[in-house]
Amino acid sequence: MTTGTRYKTKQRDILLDYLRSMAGRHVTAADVCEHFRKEGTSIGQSTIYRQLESMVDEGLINKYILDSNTPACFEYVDEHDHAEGDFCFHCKCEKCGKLIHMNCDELKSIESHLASRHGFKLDPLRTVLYGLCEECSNSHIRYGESSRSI
Amino acid sequence: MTTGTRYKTKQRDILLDYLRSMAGRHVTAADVCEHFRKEGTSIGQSTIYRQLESMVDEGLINKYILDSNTPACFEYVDEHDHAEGDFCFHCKCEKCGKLIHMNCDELKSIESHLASRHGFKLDPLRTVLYGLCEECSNSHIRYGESSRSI
DNA sequence: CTAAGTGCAAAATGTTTGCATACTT
DNA sequence: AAGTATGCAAACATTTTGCACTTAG
Repeated sequence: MTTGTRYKTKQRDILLDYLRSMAGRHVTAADVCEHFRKEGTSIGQSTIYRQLESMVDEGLINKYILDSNTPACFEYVDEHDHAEGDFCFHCKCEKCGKLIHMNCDELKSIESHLASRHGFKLDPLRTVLYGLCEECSNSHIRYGESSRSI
Repeated sequence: MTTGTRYKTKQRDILLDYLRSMAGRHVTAADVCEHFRKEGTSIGQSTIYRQLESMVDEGLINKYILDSNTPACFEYVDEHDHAEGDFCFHCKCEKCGKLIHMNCDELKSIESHLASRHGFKLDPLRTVLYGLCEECSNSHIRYGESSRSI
């Protein structure tokens, strides 16, 4: 995956600032482009795509892929979530988009299972579990009314 | 859900047979096209895409969206697995990008925990756990010397 | 000075759609 | 007969890439 020394560039800083200012909200690459276009700040879209991907690799932001042919969403990851050894992870509601910050010991059991049985070292910080939150699963409104259901 | 009366067509049957024969394995729309092209069976790709989407809506197959610009994968849902949902999920190596397809009961414990304690209805189909695969975690090559939090 | 990032425009990718035809019920 | 499904080709939208240029360390 993309690694290498990361240079501190004006574009990267501006982009990260913006993402931080939007913490908790979903932003698509197109949204970002649009935002900077409106602001008069000129950043090439290839830079935006490349930086977003880097930041995902670095764990600075999360990437959500909601459906094919739907642009990926990005979201700033708050620092307090980054505490070391903390087994917090996130649950994301597929319907309302709410992000729920959880600290759940169950994850530890998965973690050790994956490690012992599959040799896979889980990175809980990057873990996002999708599903329906309490309110949304109780509501009778259909999710994905148009066509697909994923 | 896009439902409507579904006609039984030759193409649909052939496609479903093929998917069934590939049960447990991931198949992309392109794989399907390729398969039929090789076999000499002529089915239009739009038909394939449309039927796959319908079958997802009907719950006959699962759709996995793994990354943007990566083709969606489909997988036949076996009836017995289908009973309480198929608990297969994916682990993705942060380093080499390898995708590991797992069928792990541990996920069930998380699932019920989330449901009972947080009212969160997990959607395992969308679950991707990040971490390091066996080979990569054994290798001495440094991963992400930049600024990873792990 | 060197490796990395930028930006443009062009390409690539996976998926969807318009429409005339053919098939199912 | 009425309503769907098919298949082709063209359209789409998002994301990636080639390349010359600029910038950071």
